[in-house]
Amino acid sequence: MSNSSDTKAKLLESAGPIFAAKGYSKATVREICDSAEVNLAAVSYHFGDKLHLYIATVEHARHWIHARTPDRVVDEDLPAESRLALMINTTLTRFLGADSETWHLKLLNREILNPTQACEKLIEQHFGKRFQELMDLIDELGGPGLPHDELERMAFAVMAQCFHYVIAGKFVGLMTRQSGTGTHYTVEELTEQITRFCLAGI
Amino acid sequence: MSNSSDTKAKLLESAGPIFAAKGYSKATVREICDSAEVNLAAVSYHFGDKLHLYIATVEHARHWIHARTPDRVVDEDLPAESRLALMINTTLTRFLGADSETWHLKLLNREILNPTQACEKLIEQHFGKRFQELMDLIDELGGPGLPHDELERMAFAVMAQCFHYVIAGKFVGLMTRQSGTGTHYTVEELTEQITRFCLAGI
DNA sequence: ATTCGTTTCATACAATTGTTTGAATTCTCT
DNA sequence: AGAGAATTCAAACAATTGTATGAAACGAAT
Repeated sequence: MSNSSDTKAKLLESAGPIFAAKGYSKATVREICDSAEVNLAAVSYHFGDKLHLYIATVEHARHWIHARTPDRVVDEDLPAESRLALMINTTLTRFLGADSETWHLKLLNREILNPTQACEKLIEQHFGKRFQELMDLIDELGGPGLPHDELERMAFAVMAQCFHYVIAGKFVGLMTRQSGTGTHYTVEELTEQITRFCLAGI
Repeated sequence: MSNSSDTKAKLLESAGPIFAAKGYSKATVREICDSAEVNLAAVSYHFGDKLHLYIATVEHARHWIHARTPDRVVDEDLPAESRLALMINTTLTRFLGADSETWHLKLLNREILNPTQACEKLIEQHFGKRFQELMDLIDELGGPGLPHDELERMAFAVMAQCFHYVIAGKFVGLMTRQSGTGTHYTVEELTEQITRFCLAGI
């Protein structure tokens, strides 16, 4: 065994940022091995092939994120409005906050945009739970009697706001650049804006 | 000149679906030429290289879409609310309407999601203008005195709603599948929903 | 029909890619 | 220290890719 775990760890740490930055197919095994200061054949030896290195890397990222920003336990006594704001803030922070520059999150973002075999199920599980929480919250906010599909659409409307800046980030950047304003939105600004917007809509 | 425009057209028509389905880098020149029943060197000869074939293809797609669902000439006398609804409806129709299954639209979606050099031209020629219209409309709706960056954010909020079902299509699919409801939204439903939501927000 | 510019074609080239190989090295255990 | 397993290494392999080349086919004008 000896040194093996060391090389393996170095590979994972080096593969992460590269996969996150360039995606699976554009990242090359050579580049990863160079960055890890490891022989080219190490990928084959330790992970079998490039694909399984990628899967292992996504796994690694998921663990890191999960340990790093656990789901908040919200106080049930807070008014629903505040809980919505908290939920929006948490989501935005996850995706646009300080950690958003780490490769771990970038890799997960990439997977949301373009789900692959590797972590489709993981994403589905994580977001499915949070989506249900969101719908419950809207149900509470909108009073009883809202039909299910109405709830669903409203939840999507909220999600749409949060994801937009992540998903269409580059696009938004191009637009604002053209419109002259080099605006860069902060998480707090966006939280306030989106919460107000969504509350009005519900 | 003779036959040249024929080969060029065949290439554009064949490159479209392939680029739309697999993206720029995964689509190969050989595959495109095979599909077009055209010699491999035709790309070099008619377009210079693969990149310029791609850019021409995106251009082609934009023209097709534009000719297919032209911008509506809105009656200036209509109340601003109705004009917003019309604008939202046009956008949604473009992206989710009958044409949404054609490669033209899929290609544009791909460009919005993952902008390349071709996207800049796209924004320049189309989206920039429509975004400005949207901001003007919101300015009118919200009364005078709204600062520019506030306007911009609100315009993005509207756009976010429209784009969400396109951009995160796969994702939304996963969510609704998991939540049990196989709901498929119609353009009319969404128009009404989004317009109401946005008007409240503004 | 001949000529000349345009277009098509089969083939080759150079670069990049993931993966394999077999020898060399290092580590572990007695 | 020495045998045997585990790991690393440089080099090569096979496949794929975008692009270039030079000859052949073609079309239109004289």
